[in-house]
Amino acid sequence: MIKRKLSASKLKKVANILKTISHPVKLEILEILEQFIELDVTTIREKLKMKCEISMLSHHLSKMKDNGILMSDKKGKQVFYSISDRNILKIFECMENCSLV
Amino acid sequence: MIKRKLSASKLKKVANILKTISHPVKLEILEILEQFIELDVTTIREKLKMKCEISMLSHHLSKMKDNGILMSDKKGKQVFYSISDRNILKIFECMENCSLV
DNA sequence: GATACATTTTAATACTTGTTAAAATATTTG
DNA sequence: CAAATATTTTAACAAGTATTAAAATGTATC
Repeated sequence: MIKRKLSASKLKKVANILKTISHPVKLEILEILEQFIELDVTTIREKLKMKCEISMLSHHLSKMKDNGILMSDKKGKQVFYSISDRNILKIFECMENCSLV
Repeated sequence: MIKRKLSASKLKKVANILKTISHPVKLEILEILEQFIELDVTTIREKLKMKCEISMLSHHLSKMKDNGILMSDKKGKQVFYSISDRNILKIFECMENCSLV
C-alpha cells in the first residue's frame, strides 16, 4: 500500500506553489518561459496569446517570484525573468494525462 | 525546442484543477484517498492529521467533487468518496522533486 | 538634466474563497 | 414514528486575490 504522507508543513508548501501558479495567464507565462533561458517583461507580453496589461503582467511575475517559482535579473532598463526550478514544468505533463483536462 | 502551447481553454481547465486542490487539507484528503478505493466522510476525518470540522470537510469534498476531482457514492447513511482520475496523484511526485518543497 | 523607455508600486475596488455555526436533510434503528 | 447517526446546506462574515488605472522608479540616451 502506498504510504506517502507528506508532513503538514510540506502540504502547505505544495498548496502554496499550486495556488501561486493556478491562474491561466501564470500558466501561460510558465509555458513561454519553458522555451527560453530568460525573457524580459515586454517580450513575455508579446508572446502571450491571452491579453494581459503590462501592469497586470508585472503583478503576476512578482507574485511568482515572491513564491520562488521565478527568478529575475535586471539588465539595464529591462528585467529578465526565468524559471527557478524547471521540475515545476512536469506539472503540464501530469495535467495533460488527466482526463479532467 | 519545446513547443507545448496548450490552448487558452486548456490552460483555464488546468488552472481550475490546480486551484481546486491547492489547499493543505484538500491535498491531505487526496493523499488519504490514494490509499483506499473509497472512504466515507467520517473515516476521512479520522485519518486527517490536520484539524478540520466535519462541515468544513464536507465543503472541501463537495468542491472537489464539483470540479471533477472526486466522485461520491451514497450507501445508506454514509457517503463514500473516491478519486475520479488517479493521474492527478502524479502531482505529488512532481512536487516532491521540486526544490521549492 | 530633460526625455523616453521599461517596469514596478500603490491604492481602490471587485471578486472569490475560507471559515464558522446552526439548521436542514436523509437514512437507519428501536 | 421518534431518536440517533451521517452528511449537507445555508448564511454571514473574514480573509485573500484579481484587476485596473495612475503615479512612481530606475536606467539610458540625447
